[in-house]
Amino acid sequence: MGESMTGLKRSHMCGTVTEKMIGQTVTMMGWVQRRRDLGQLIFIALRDRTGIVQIVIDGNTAEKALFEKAQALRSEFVVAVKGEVTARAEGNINESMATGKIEIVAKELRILSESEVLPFQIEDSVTVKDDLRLKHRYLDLRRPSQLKNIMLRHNVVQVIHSFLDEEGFLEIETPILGKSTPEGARDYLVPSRVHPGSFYGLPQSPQLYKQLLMVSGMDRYYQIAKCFRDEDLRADRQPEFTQVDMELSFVEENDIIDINERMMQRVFKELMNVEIALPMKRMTYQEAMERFGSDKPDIRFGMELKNISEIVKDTAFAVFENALKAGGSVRAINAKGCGNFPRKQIDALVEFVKTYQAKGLAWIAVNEDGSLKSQIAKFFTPEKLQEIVEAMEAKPGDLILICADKDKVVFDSLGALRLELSKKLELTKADDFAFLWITEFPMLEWDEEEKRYVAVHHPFTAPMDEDLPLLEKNPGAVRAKAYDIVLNGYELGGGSIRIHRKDIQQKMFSLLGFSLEDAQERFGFLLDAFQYGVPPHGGLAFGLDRIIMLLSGATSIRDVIAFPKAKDASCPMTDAPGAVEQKQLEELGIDIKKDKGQQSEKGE
RNA sequence: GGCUCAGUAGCUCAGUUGGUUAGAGCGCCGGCCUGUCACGCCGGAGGUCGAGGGUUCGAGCCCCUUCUGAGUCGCCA
Repeated sequence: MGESMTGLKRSHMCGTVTEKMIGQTVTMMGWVQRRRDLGQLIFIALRDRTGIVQIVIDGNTAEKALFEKAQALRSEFVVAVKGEVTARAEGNINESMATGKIEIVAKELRILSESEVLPFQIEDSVTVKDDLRLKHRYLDLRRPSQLKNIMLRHNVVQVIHSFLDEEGFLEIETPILGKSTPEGARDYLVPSRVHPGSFYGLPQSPQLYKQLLMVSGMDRYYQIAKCFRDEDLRADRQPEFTQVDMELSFVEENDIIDINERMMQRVFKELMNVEIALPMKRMTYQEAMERFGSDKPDIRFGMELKNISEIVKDTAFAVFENALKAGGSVRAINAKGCGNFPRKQIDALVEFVKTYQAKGLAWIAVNEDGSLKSQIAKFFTPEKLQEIVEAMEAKPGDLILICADKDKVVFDSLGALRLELSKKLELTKADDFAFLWITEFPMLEWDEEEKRYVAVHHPFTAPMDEDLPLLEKNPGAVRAKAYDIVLNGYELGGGSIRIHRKDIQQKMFSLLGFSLEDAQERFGFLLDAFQYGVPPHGGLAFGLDRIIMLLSGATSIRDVIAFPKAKDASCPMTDAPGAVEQKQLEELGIDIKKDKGQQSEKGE
């Protein structure tokens, strides 16, 4: 089935035919988007990645064989058409089509391959369930929205390549087969045949390699790097994803921020024709948490958190009292115009924050006449309630939502609630881009389970100079030279200035609970390298998938990755991951059969 | 692992208080049609209502169990 294309050479792509070419003979190849058969007149919408052009076959003038072939065409057949570019008559122009003023009068038609009826239509107007799309991702990619995303991705990467080249960066590849460093995310492991029982770890990021490249004197490195993390998926998280990874020598925070701001500015200008004003806004981690309850706040709308602990501290309401006694806080947001929410809807918000470990949510609705309605009114004097209303700048029709708990719970709950309400109230627009740098992250975080400090960023992040004295007395208060770039509530990227002093690095390891031997075992190659002259350096990594997602208006990074994984990290198209032959396992020194046997013995 | 939502024709969905033969749009197949462009008109095929069990005279609908998908919390240095 299917004719040969021999003797025909494509002269133009479908979307590139213009009025200037009227009278020319052209040859195009593509997919049948649609056949409109009017009896003795057949129109074919021919599609390739550049667009759609209309082919006409007239039963009165076309050869019989050609006409019969046109009648046999069905959706998604692949055809070659040779014909003349012709102007459409006045009344036949399609203004909504880029090539709508012309059409191709077919002189020759070849069916290069036929198509079965598709599992779903190649139309953006038809929504299809995710698993079906992924199973036939090659068809899904034919849909204009998906094609557009893939082309946008290409263009973004080209801009980044040329920008970083102009800025003096070298693109350098780093290994995929590396050493597993079980700090942070779970590694994907690859068994070694030559070393039975030993494993490579796929990189979570090229972090250590890029630092070694600085020791090598490469000065400025970048890479569009595939990274792997064996953690559960989300709409904006895939097990393998792409980072624009960079590292620079002899720089401080502002140098790195400056380069990345300009890179983003260029990307937005060239691809979206959007002007990003520089410098971008900056906010300390502390301020972001206090005002937005998040280290990646969406600043396109207000509804900021306010700390009302002082106001309510001496009241008799046990819930607030206990939270404050336990060292927590009482904070609130003002949901403007939500005072008329029915009880059921407010209850849904109370349920919503329970996801974030909050025990509940207190609320005060300001009625249109200025009177108050609240489930906690009886615990407060009218004056106290009024004080809260004033502190929250609540007007008639507003709804104050109050959370009392440990700071982490309060921030998580109100931060998430704020986003939830913005979605419900449609407070943001996808094409409004609000960048923000978050700086002065804490360096360490106490891990209750492991009873030790863990690095918020990673163990090579440098502490802020003025906080060095705190390393001894109060490690939890030390701020890091770390920064995240945030766009519309998404963490787009993050980076830091690295430690290049051996004494501080060793101090860091000891704070993290690594002995010298541990550190040597895990990161020895880096520590070794650092003995031989290490430049001050720092870097940053951008989530490429997330940038494309936000640029394209997609709601999941699956829509901007050619072949993404499903939620359970599998690929419905290839059925990966899959079982392998026993022989392969034996070569690797992995005996699953034996393990299964042991299990069933236990079971019996 | 927890929570939420969903699963009915190839696709996307509707299906009332449990009641006759489960519907629509698109797609598909056939017929008609020379200016369509989401062509139009006429006709047709297509269903294990995710699966199993239960309640009932009667279940797409109620109950239990289970599977699958998505979102989210945990997790993601």
